Parts: sequence; structure tokens; C-alpha cells
Amino acid sequence: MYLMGQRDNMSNITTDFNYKTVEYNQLLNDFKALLKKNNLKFTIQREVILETLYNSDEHLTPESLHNLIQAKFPNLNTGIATVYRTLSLLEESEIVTSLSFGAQGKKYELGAKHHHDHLICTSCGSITEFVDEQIEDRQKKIADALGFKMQDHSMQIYGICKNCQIKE
Amino acid sequence: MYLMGQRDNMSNITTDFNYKTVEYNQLLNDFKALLKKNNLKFTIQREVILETLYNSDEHLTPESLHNLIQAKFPNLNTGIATVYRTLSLLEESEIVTSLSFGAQGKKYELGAKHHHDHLICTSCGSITEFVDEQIEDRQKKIADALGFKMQDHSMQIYGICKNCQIKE
DNA sequence: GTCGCTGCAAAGTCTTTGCAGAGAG
DNA sequence: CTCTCTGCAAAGACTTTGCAGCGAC
Repeated sequence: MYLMGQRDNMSNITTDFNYKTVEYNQLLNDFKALLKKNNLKFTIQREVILETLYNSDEHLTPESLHNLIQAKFPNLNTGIATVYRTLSLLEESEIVTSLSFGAQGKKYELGAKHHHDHLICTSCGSITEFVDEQIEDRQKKIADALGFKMQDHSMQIYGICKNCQIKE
Repeated sequence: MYLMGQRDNMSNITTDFNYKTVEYNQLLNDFKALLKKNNLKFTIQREVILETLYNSDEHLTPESLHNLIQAKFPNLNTGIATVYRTLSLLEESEIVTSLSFGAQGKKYELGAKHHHDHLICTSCGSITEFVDEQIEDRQKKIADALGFKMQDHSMQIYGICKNCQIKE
């Protein structure tokens, strides 16, 4: 099992621990191509949303994403509705994936990274990512054994994270 | 890894394949004891909700649970608010567990069966349950390694089930 | 220019809450 | 009797949609 590294938050420069497998420019180009293919338009709002997702290590709710954008680009005055609309578009295009964890609402993350699973703190809501080859292998075998043609899978472990255990 | 059997839908009589580890009467008694312990009252609505959950193999939404109850006990005129309140109570007491699948809303199932994971057919929506000890072990180890106090976990494998593959 | 996109506000979902009367203990 | 529960309806939280003007192409 290995923990995903942290990526450099300040720029697109990769670090030794960078887990993003896609450069921002490539991602952006893919997105533009997708838009063109579907006769959709490339707008500044759409770019800002993609960029903000890319530059965040967090799993963002539509609301927190909107807040980040408002803070960084106050002049754009981006509406929450546009954030929702763009997230749906990105999810449909499999550029982002969503997680519905415990309570209510979804969180989104870029899907362009490595596949990974999630450890979710039920106290503070923080999400830690990990990948475990043994589990990945096992999942394939189980699907095979049941005659199931596996397309995707997701795993979540819920509990109390280190920090919250200390606080209690 | 082993597949969970199917239970008899018509009565509380167990079959060879029954996977419920708890008899309804025992479940009911536990629930009554829990209520008493917390100075809560045992009402007909609460019983009907528990019973309906017990007698359903489906993963139920609050709404579908409410519909089932309305259909079976129209005279009770159970309110949806009571269903929500009781589900929260049951979840808090770890008698039921909730799943947040894809879209929106939660689905509930009795937690009194064995723990299990889910294979979900993206074509017909059917859900197959399974348990794999290797994965269970691994999950514990991962949580431990990350200083995480594990409370629960869930795993879903998405794909096309045998039947749907044949149809295609 | 055209036609899709955006912000806004209104409308939809799903869930929770306040309240007054009903009912369990 | 007391104090919790319940159904109802209203309120909340989150998300989607209609619309008129804006902006990408």
C-alpha cells in the first residue's frame, strides 16, 4: 500500500511526490477538444473552474469550489449555478469524479490522476487517498469469479483521523 | 470470498441460504432494549419500519420505505418525517447502515446481517453482495498504518453482470 | 450575427424541524 | 399523568432551471 504524495500547490511544476499524471496544459487541451466536439463554448468560467480543481488537493464541494473562485477571481463574479453546470459537464465527460460521502452533498476531484481509494474522517470530513495493489488485484478476481465484467470500483474507509483522535 | 445467499422473502422462516444472522424477534428485542435504555418509546411506527426493513432484500430509500409502509399499513398513515427520524435513530444505533450510491439520496439496509460489499450492475442496477476476507484484512491494515481509527467501510464494484452480458 | 453561456432568482428535491395533539409507559 | 412521538406543514440545505442579456466563435 502506498500513500499518494502531495503536489506542489503553487504552480504547475511537478515535484518528486507529484501524483498528477496529466499536465495542466494537456488537461486544458483535452477539455477544449471535448467542448469543440460537442459544439460547446470555451468560456473563462469553465477554464477557471477546471484550473481551480486542478490546483486543489482537496476534494471540493460545489460550494467550496465556488468560494475559492470568488476569492481568487472576484471580478468574474461566477455564479454557483455555473459551477454546478460545469461540474456536471466535467463529470459526464469523466474529467472529474464525484464522491458522496456520509452526510449530504457531493465532493468532486479531478479524475485525471491515478485511480485511488479514500479514507474519510467522519469527524472532520477530511479525505486521505491511498492505493493498495492487493485490494486492486482481489477486486479483479472477485469480479471474474462472479462472471462480472468490471468497469470501475470505489472503496471508502470511514473512521476518525489521527488529528481528530488527538482533539478528542 | 463467498457469495451471500438469498433469503426467503415470504416469511421469517429461514432457509438454507438465509444470510440473516439475526432472527426478527431477536432484532426486535434488541431494538426494544435500546429504546428502553435511552428512555425512548416503542411505537407501532417504529416497529413497522424495522419490520419492513427486515422483510426487504432491497436497499431502500426513505421514500421507497415509506411507500412500502403506506401500501402495507394504510391505516397507520405513517408520515415520511417519522421514517426519516426512525432511520436516523436506527443508523445511530448501528441497526441499519446507509449507502450513498451515485446520484442523490441515501439507501438504507439492515446492518444486522453480515458485513458485505456490493457488486453493482451498471446496466440493470442489480446489486450482488459479497464478502472477501483478504480485502477485509487489508482494509484494517491500511487504516492502522495511517493512524486512522476505522469505524466502517464500503466497497462497490461497478460493471456488467452475467445476465446483462448475455443479453447484449 | 448566431447560438450557447452566464448570473440571477425562482423552483425543485430531499431532509429536518416546530408544534399541538396523540399515545406509550 | 408525564413526557416522548407523530403527522403536518413550514423551513432548510442543496441543486436545477427559466430567462434575458452577454460573449465566444
